[in-house]
Amino acid sequence: MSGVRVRFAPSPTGELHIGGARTALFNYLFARSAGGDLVLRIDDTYLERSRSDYIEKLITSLRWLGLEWDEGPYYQSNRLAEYTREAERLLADNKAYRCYCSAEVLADGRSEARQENRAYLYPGTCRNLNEDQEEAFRKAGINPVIRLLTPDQGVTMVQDQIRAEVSFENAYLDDFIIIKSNGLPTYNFASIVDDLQMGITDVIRAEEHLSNTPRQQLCANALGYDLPRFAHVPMILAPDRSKLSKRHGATSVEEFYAEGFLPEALVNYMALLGWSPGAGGEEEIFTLDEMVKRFDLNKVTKTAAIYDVTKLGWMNGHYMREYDLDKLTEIAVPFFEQKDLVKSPLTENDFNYLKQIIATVRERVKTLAELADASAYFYHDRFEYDEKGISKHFSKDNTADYLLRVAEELQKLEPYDKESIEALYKSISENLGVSTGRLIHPTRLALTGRTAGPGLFEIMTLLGRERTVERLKKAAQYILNN
RNA sequence: GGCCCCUUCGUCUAAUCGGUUAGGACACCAGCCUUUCAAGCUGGCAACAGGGGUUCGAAUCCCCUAGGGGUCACCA
Repeated sequence: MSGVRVRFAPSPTGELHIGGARTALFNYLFARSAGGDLVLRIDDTYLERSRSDYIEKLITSLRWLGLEWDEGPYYQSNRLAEYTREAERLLADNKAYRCYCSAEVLADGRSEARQENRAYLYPGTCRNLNEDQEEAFRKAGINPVIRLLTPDQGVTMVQDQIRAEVSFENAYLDDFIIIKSNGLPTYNFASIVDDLQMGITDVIRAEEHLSNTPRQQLCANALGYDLPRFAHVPMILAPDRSKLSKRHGATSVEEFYAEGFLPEALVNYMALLGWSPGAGGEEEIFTLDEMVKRFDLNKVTKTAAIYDVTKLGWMNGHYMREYDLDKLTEIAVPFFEQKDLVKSPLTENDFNYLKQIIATVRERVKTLAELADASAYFYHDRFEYDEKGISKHFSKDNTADYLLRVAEELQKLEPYDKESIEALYKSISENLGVSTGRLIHPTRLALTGRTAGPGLFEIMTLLGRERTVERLKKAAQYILNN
């Protein structure tokens, strides 16, 4: 075994969106390609905003995407004692200290710094308090925070797997808080303590954490642990290049599911956002297993990517067309149900019928939701005739007569199948001295209400003789009445 | 504003250590196929942010500028 251990550590303050999902995916690909383990950890120390239903949704989303983890979920809220213990150790070693400064004083300092156009750095007011002073603060009922004692000089170097060496001047890093006055750890502390204690070898996360990394390294050093390797993957941006957020372009995995995207397509698309197999490789369609084989952190881009729904749509359509028909039908059922087209459980006959519909309709749609929409007329005739279609195909002379003629002949047709119907249309049009299109177009409009769709004779076969004839007569009637 | 990261077609990206007509995919346009719409096939349009260096030669190395993003919380 490689000994590689990575983690995906979301905070349950919202639904998993494409950015987080891609981070999970890269961790998964890295772990699998190295023969290592993936740990799922829930960073839920932000009590006010963490919600348990988000945790469930998150797990559902990860499973749906097919990203199985090996350990966890672990919860930071169950590990509070560890953070306290590690912080006490630092206190005992004089590598951290209690700070009694009030929020107001800190806020004043910050606004002052802002006015002077410089970054605020905690001035170290409480660095060297003596016992008496601390005792006095305690008596006054002030709950202290714990701050890490950080070096004032020198450089903290982050070795990033994707960005090489990134150095930060310690002078710009202040004594930041590791334990809040309510006793809970801050993110930077809890995160690195967990990574260290859990033996994480590679921390793969979004670039927004790069600036926090030196702080975490300082914690690790003070605590006396070896550093994990770091890799900061580029962000995914909204179409206007701004940060993706819940209310700004960030579609959640659940929404993708609800819109009828296939997990294989979404995973494939996400992988290509910031990664490509490179080296002349021009294929873009990969199964998860193929991605595992080819994944390489060195091939991850440095540039933030804007995600483009159009390409995802194309890819989803591609997957739908290639998908095993039985499987596709199974996962499509809820979408048909939602539109009241079928009711589960389906009988074998119903399932097979649905299968035939999907086989032909999937050629021209991009999502499962569209698939159901585009199939509606196979289940009922409560549709309006397309307006342009009416003026184009219903308004010519004799159309009603033609439709009635076709209906009449169809009733006698034996056998009622694609080939015979096609032959019939040919002979009728010859007989009438008109082009087949003159018959075909109004027929399609009569049967589906639309001007576009699967091959007409296929539709007629699937609809069956009875419904076909009925709809033709209905359309003829409609034309005569208007 | 300080600090950090980034910059190839509209979008996602390729081009191992400097030498390519700068390649592919989506989108778009055209043609083919065809009963329609898709799909498919063929072709087309389209990029090295700008400026300086280094070099025989730079998308590739260095510097500057500009632009974008991130981060500076008792959020994660």
